[in-house]
Amino acid sequence: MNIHSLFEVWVENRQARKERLAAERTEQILRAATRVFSQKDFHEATIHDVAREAGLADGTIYLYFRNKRDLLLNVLTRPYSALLLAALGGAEISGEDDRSLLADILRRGVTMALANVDTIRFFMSAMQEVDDQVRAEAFRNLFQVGTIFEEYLRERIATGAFRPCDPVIVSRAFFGMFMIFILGQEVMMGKNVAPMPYEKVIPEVVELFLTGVTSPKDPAR
Amino acid sequence: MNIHSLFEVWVENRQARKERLAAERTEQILRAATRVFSQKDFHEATIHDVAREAGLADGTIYLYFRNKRDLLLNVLTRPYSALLLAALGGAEISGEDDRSLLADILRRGVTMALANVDTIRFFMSAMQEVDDQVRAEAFRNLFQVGTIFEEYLRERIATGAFRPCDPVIVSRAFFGMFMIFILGQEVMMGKNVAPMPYEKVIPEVVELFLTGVTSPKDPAR
Amino acid sequence: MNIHSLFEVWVENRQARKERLAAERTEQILRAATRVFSQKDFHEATIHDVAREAGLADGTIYLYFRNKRDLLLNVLTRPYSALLLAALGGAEISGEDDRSLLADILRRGVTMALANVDTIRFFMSAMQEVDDQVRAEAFRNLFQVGTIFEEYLRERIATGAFRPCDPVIVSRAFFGMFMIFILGQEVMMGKNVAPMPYEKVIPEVVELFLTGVTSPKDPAR
Amino acid sequence: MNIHSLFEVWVENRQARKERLAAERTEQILRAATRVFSQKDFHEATIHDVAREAGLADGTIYLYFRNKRDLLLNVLTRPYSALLLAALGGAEISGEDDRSLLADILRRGVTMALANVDTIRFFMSAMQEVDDQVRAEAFRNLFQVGTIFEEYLRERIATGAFRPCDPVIVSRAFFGMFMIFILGQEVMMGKNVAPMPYEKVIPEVVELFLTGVTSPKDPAR
DNA sequence: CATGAATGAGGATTCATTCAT
DNA sequence: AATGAATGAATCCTCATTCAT
Repeated sequence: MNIHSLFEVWVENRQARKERLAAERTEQILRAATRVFSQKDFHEATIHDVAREAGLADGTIYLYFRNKRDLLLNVLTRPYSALLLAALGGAEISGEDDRSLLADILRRGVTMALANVDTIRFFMSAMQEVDDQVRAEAFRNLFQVGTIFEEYLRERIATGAFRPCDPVIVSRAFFGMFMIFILGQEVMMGKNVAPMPYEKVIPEVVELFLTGVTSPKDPAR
Repeated sequence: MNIHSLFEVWVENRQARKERLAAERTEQILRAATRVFSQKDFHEATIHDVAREAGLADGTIYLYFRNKRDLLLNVLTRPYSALLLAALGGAEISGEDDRSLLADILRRGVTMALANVDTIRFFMSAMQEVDDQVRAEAFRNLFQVGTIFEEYLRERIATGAFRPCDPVIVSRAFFGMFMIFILGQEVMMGKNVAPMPYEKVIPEVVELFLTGVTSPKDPAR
Repeated sequence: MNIHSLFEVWVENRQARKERLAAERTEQILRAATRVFSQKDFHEATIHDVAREAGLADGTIYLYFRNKRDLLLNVLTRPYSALLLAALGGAEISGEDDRSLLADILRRGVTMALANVDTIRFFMSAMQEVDDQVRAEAFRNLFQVGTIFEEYLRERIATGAFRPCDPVIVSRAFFGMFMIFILGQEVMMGKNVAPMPYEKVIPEVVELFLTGVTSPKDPAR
Repeated sequence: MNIHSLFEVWVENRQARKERLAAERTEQILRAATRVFSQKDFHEATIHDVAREAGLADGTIYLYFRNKRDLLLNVLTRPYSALLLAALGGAEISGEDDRSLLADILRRGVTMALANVDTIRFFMSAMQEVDDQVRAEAFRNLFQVGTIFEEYLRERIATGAFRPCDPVIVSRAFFGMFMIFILGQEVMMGKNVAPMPYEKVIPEVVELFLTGVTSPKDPAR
């Protein structure tokens, strides 16, 4: 290795180091912004709030984001699905019988949702601020999580355990059955309302999902 | 009837008339505010916008609402359920077999939702702005609509057509199965994404609700 | 005069009064802005400065002008020629012999210029800020003053006292001969330089204008 | 020559080299600043603009100039007269008859002015920014050019071709006669106004300068 | 010497709210 | 009761300047 290639390595390192630092700052700001935006509405949160939360000066934000809106867009289109999956605890779907499995998934979902009510609220309110494209991008990220469940459905249908149905629709419907309680009880009503306890909700939802409402004895079946 | 009581009647009329006019003005402003807030975000909509939409001067708004936030609160806690029910076209639940009936309800729901995407978005984003109490009040208004469906469930369970289950939970779950598509496809993603067509979604959801996913041949059943 | 026409008069008065008040405010702000812009550079003068000078709140400025630049444009395109003419003391051009008359005009011009050095500086520096159109408009206002002098030239040419020449060009050239001293000595150099005294400059300029530099004895004449 | 003196020479060279490099950097920055300031107004031009134009980093500017204002001062007090003279093409004043000579000077002046409208505008607007002293210094540099013309006047007066007059005043007046058209038509009005064509202006100005406006037949002469 | 990331003071502008008419 | 002109607090963003590398 001669002096020239050493120099090149050094240049590369400098360059790489710079990029790494910039990426870290960006990440640092995004984390702070997510925290701030989760607590105050976008319009009520000030750049100063974000800067303070990030431990930076106001002006520094603008070295990494064109403006406040741009910052919001970047917060919204971060790969949340990864975070969600992580939060869902790997969410490996396997093993147990369907009833336990589905209940397990829902229980993890509830836990995660409860821990992130602020963020969910932020997402919902921020949607208003941005254009269709960003909204779609953000939402696609979220729906990503659903694909794992679709896979599970496909397998169960293939083995004949589940009847033929559209896995995408059914997967989302399952998600909806559960999400309505999160939205209604946690995101919307807060602590002011006696909610349905999840120990009751989860079995009902699982049963509904597996067997529907129709009575087994129903001749129309 | 002497002159005194005539005077009293007149006073009463004056009083009543005054109150009626005030109520009308209040209603006029609330309607305007709802329209404006549905199109712009709360923070982007100005009092001036609302006043213009209502055909009044800026200052007049403050004769009927303490401040901008108070106006929002009143918009949010208007009896929306009445409007929803009206929009659902009476939503008398009766007659047909369950499959057609449920599909019919969903179809009406889709129609109404599509016609009010702006308002739904407004509701979602406004939730962030207000405190738990107002949020709860607003949401209770919405859930009100659900009671009709709960009633229907109770009847079907009583007749033995549906298996025993918690009507409140199941009612909401049904609502959620459907609402997730409205939220995902209309409110969030806008026109940027090829959505699941509702002609496909509705039968799947109805079937899921009635019979679940489990294969009829499944021995575990 | 019946009650209806009385009402109409009243409405007109209200309307007219409002417009008069608005015009007065506009004028008040323009005066303040002219003063402020004459002392600080456009970019150094703040809206707050202008508002304070006008005895108004910052926000009030924006009720009458779209933004700071718009304020500048309006200051620049005010009918300055009227002010100039007034300042030139009517500038009726008549009576005396040409030498005295021209000297008189120049003397008045010097007086006015000395009293308005700040404004002249402001004009020169502001020109940079605005687009061609506004600049042209502003300058046309100034050149307006020149037309009176052009008229005088035409008359003198007609009587044969002056030789045939283009009155517009010669008028401007005369203005330039004098203005260069104002610009150089007052606007640019300020009090740091021993200037040519105007008692010497004026006769020289008048003589140059009337007879040129060529020696009367020059045979080439 | 021993090793010590060799070292001293080397040190001197180092020193000299350093100074030369510093002077070059200074010059490089001044050139860049002149270009930038000619296109944007002083307040609209940023240090970053200048640095980019000079191919340097922002911070580097501050190694050679105390601050932005200091940079402006140095731009303004560069020896522009040298540049102007160069641009005037040597401007050797000789040979031809007076009419052709003066017309020639004016034609060169027009050409130069047209090529430097941006710079002239910059000068005019920058004058507002700086104190009397700098302004005087800058203007003295410009008037420097006039001395050549004064010399020419003195010679012609001495030969009796021109009548006795103050060469400084007359020189400046001549400059003013011409400059007013440059200022009015190029610097101020831009392309929005039908200007006096210079082919007409120049002969008129020359004639005015040489013979004045008075009719040769005027008995009052 | 040179760099350019970080700083934070400063200013244009908006808009909820008040109050004299 | 209704008006809308006036207010001024609040906030986004720019950019001259500094300083660690």
